[in-house]
Amino acid sequence: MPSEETVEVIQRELLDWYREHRRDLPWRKDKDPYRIWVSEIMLQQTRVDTVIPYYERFLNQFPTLNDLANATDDQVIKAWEGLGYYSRARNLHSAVKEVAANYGGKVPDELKTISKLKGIGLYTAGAILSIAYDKKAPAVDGNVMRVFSRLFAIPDDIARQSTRKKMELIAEHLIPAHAPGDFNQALMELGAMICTPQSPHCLFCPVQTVCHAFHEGLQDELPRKKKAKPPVQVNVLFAWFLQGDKVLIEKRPDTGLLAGMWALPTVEQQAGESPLRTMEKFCDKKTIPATNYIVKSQLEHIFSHLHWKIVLVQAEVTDSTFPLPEGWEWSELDDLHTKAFANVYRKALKNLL
DNA sequence: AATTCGTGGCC
DNA sequence: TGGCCAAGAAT
Repeated sequence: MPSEETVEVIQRELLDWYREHRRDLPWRKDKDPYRIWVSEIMLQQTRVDTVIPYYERFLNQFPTLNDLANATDDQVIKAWEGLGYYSRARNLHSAVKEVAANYGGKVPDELKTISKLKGIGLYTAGAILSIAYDKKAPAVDGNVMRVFSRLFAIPDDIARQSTRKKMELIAEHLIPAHAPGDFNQALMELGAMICTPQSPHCLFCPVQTVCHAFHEGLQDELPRKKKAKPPVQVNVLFAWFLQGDKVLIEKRPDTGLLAGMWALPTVEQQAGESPLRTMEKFCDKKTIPATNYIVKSQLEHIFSHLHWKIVLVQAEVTDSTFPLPEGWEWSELDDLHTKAFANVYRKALKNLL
């Protein structure tokens, strides 16, 4: 642990720097716990510039916690369309309804309580408690781990959970009781603007004088991080089942990949199997009366852990009165824009419409 | 502990 | 251009 003297230098320099240089971000206009909460969920694994327009629209559509609690699932997921990690939206909606129903609409201000809400882990709990309620709670995200890794020359792999635990102990030790919210945000802001992953701007760093990595020239070697595995390749088929100006769409299950989003009927295809044969078996299994199969186009989409090689196959449904598979619906072509589709399906639709 | 969850921007 | 990364949580 750093000495008391070092702790004081870090606190003072970081707070002074933050109060001078902090970005004017839309979630920094007030300390409404609900607004802070929404911003923290959106910012998980997502860049500030990407979040800003979503945040503005979302808060415009759901200005208060009760507005969100009273919204439908479809409204919420549509507001999240394109932002990714869609379970965040479902968990947020669920948790907000829980707060409205069981906490009188007031976001809990205790770690033990707020941590029970869906989608709120230790980081998000600490961020909300410190920023909205001025509570001394650690909020260790990727920025903070990178900053600590360099500041104290910690060689541990920041991809490991045990490393985050270590960092949280350090954060507890560093956070000043008089400004926990600003200090936590200062650490993150430093990571975002100065102590960046590549080529950190050490010459402008407010804590350069006490930075272990800088003095040893290790800023480009730290933090250490295990490389992610490459995405697994999977061949999938998107079905474009037309009848007149209607098309079949499928609501994905509320867990797993693209949870709760609308999709084109999707099936994995075996290696070496032709798209038309896959389509034939798919229709047979789902007892879909369709004919005139045509391969329309092919595309690829890379998720974090999956690499989809996609074939788009069109077919004409000959009898629209057949029993629909669970979760399937007919949609007017003109209504597709009102449904929430993940980007991979938006890309496909662009090729088809 | 290691995986699973999206997407877009950057060099 | 493709690998890397971004205010993580759930399982």
